[in-house]
Amino acid sequence: MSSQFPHSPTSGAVTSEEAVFSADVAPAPRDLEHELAECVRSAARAAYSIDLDDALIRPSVAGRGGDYQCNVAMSLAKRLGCPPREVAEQLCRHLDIDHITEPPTIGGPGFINFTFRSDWLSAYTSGLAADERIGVPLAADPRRIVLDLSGPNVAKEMHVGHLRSTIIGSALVRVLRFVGHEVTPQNHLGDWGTPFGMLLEYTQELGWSVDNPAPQNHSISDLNTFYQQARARFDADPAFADRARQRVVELQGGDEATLALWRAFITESQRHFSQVYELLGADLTPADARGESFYNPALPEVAAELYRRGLAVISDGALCAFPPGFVNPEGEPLPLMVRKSDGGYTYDTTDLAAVRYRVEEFKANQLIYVVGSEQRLHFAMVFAVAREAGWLPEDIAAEHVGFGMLLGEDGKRFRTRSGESVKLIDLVSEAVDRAAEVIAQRSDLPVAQQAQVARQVGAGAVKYADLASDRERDYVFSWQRMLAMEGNTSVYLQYANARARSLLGRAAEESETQLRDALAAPITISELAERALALSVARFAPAVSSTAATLQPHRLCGQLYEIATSFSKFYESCPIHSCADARVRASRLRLTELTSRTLTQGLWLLGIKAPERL
RNA sequence: GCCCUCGUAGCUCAGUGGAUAGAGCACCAGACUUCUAAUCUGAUGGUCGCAGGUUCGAAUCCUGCCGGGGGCACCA
Repeated sequence: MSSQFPHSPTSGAVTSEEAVFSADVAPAPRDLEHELAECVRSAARAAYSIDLDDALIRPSVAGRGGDYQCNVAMSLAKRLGCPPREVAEQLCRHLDIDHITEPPTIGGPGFINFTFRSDWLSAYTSGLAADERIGVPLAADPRRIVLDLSGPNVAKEMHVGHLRSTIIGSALVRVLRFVGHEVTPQNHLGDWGTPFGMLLEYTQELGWSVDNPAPQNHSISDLNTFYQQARARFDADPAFADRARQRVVELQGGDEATLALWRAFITESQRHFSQVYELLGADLTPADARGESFYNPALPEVAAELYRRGLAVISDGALCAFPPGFVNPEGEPLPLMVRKSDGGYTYDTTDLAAVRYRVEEFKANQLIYVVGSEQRLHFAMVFAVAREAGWLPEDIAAEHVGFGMLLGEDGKRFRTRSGESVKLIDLVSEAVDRAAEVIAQRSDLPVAQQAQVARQVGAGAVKYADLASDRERDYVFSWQRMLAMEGNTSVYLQYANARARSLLGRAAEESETQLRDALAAPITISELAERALALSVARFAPAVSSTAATLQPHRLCGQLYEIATSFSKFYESCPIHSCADARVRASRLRLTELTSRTLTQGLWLLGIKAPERL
């Protein structure tokens, strides 16, 4: 895992993880809402002897004037039995806030409007600029989290169906680590189930064997084709289907001939996964992979224990747990199938074993599963049974972080079984190619560097498109949208950052010394565009905290986009190099450096590179 | 049938019980001899699926309905 800080500030401060956790670092600036909320709480205590649990501080509605508003007067009015405007006035009289804001104003039925004093906001922004974490606090309750993500199937090429879990999961790993949690990613490879039986049976029919392990002469895309053919046989030929199921039993029973072939598939597949992760910029390595096979030895034990304790019973020949509250279409209890009637195990059992392992071996106190929303019922049942069994104690959180399905542009489900899916490697390659075209047209970078930037822009576009909207929603797969190079896209953020770096680079060319002095100078906010930019950057920290708390990366995307738009406006209206006033120039340079650092850090948290130049 | 989820501008999407619901794309009109125009400025564009309810206040919470998607016993 690389450092949590992608980019050393030009100020010369050395970024390192140790620095973050050492005690002699100045405390990070508290976030703006907390500052205001604290004042309002004090006022409520002084005026009414009331302890507010929420001071209802919100960013102001645009055009209403003010930076933040307090909505608490209306809710207090009823409790106190007097008009909300009077409550607002009373609160204002007791507000000790003059050092932070201009005198608050009261609007509408009792909104209290706050506008930060320029000198205070200037000092606050300077504080952010001096803070390596840009104000992002460390979690008060650092947890040990095991996060399940990606989960591709061995012997199949990764396709768009693996995209979301990989991208969302990787981003969450980074965000959670950044706020101070200990996160263990787990790539739960599909290396053990019925599809595998199909493939083993089929390739054996083709003459592959232990002595002639053909996979050495085949690439992953051959395996993919074989898998599709095997699937067709499986669906069409019941006898083949039975033999394939039997293969799974042999595999799970440890049959050496079957295992040998299986291992060859794994090796080939790992190579392919690493290639895709590299291209995508996901930090997953083979060390993070524990496939379904890993849990195989534990499966009989899991089944036996559930049976012994009466938590699972034989039903239609299969061993099933029936957690309360789950019913099938007939209204009968719905089983979690612990062992099939043919003796094989399904992912129900594997996931139970994984829960147990993650709690016992990793000592996790939170489990996160970044898996498609269609698995909601499955995880609800797994968690329910694991709780019953005591493998998942009440004080350990387990959360299924679901995400919407992939839809085709016709709005229909993106089918993968028939083999019509887009390969992930092709997807990213095309994104990179398209980025390269634009770069070739616009960039004056040397050709060698263009290729690298194209990879960063192309992969970023694919990832950002996925991360920028609420993961719960279905996701329409669209080349055009994924690869759009304008609007709310990663390249817009990268472009804004490159412009910022360009300003700093130019300043450095003129005088390294002056730049260094500028980056230590106080930030002074006077122009509207400076003010808007400072506020945007100040809201980076709450956006990160909120993303970590809700596991919704689109919140961070939204804030980064706001920062980038604020910066673009600032860039247009606040010239730096033609600015005669040296102090203003220094302030703007430092604000630019802070912005760039924030964008770079934010993109890094999303797993997206921020090139110096485009 | 039951459960989950979504429904906001032509399209793609934000929106933490709070004021006149916001962006991007597309379309239209402007701004490059000027720090990277992959940019910026402006205009157009809304029965927040429908109907009730709770509330001083609802896109947001509750109920019902309509519509889309998903899930519901030996695939994962």
